[in-house]
Amino acid sequence: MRGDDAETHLRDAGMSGYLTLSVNGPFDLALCLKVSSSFSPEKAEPPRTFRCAVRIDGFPLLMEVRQPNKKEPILEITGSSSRHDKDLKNLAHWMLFGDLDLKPFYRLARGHPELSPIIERLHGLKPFRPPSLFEMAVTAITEQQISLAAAYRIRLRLIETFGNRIEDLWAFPAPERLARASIEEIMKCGLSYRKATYVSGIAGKITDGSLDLDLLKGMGDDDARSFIMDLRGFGRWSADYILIRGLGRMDCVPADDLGIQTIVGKHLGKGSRLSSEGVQKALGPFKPYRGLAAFYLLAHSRLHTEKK
DNA sequence: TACCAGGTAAAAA
DNA sequence: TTTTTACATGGT
Repeated sequence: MRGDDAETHLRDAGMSGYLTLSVNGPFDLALCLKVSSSFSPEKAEPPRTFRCAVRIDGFPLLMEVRQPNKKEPILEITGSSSRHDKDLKNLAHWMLFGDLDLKPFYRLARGHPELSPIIERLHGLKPFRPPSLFEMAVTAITEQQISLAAAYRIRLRLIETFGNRIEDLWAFPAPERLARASIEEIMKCGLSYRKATYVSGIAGKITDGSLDLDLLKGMGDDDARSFIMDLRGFGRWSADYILIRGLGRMDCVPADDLGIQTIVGKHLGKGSRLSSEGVQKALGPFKPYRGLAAFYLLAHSRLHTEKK
């Protein structure tokens, strides 16, 4: 689908080598990191570089991405192994939304009384995509019904029990690892019996080859949504959540989402929480960037609201 | 201490 | 067919 449009330069063989990746500008990595860490219950300072333990061909490795000049959408990528340079670069491109062009969204939102000041303050902001759709799917399950903070703690236990440690980070568990874990072991991380069976089920299907979540990347929004909803444990909310966060479909919004209903109501409604239909209607003017518009509202509220 | 938090499938009506 | 219910943890 996406070509190898950016030039790769391996500046140096070995440890000090890095790859360069040109992404669609405007892009402000420091701002993205700031917003990303504002969504985490941890109250640490935002990191200065993007660091993530990822898995390539099942092999865990550390990815580090820097943006030397905030005005230039050119990134430097380092991996803990140079064996998979090409894949590492493709993955960084995926995770950091190298293909996303914010300019049409900015043109659409410019002049809007609520969005206009927000896009100015958040110029160059893109979300991050998780490294794999399996991780995204499990994340969606953990976040069903309970608070994000509770889900975060549960996910941490899953990762520390079944994942792979690289330096100070953890690569998310491979599907094969969760597939061979017992329901009881998964439940020990804090998932309900039902949720543990959902996680086990999807991990098992991926492991035995009967499910390939990467097929979603080639589907239209509606087909992808139906595909996800056919999986046990994934309803409408989870499907839309995976579409916007995991696949980066910028027009998708989980309109049943409590957080979305609140934030959209606050900025585009009368101040109070909206219904699912109300959310769709209020975001209408931002089509085909309704999900991105909602993300900007959320990011703005996280960044510019006091954390107690 | 209760109650709610970025839902879902299964049971009951 | 539509409406209720059980469920996990963490913050307030």
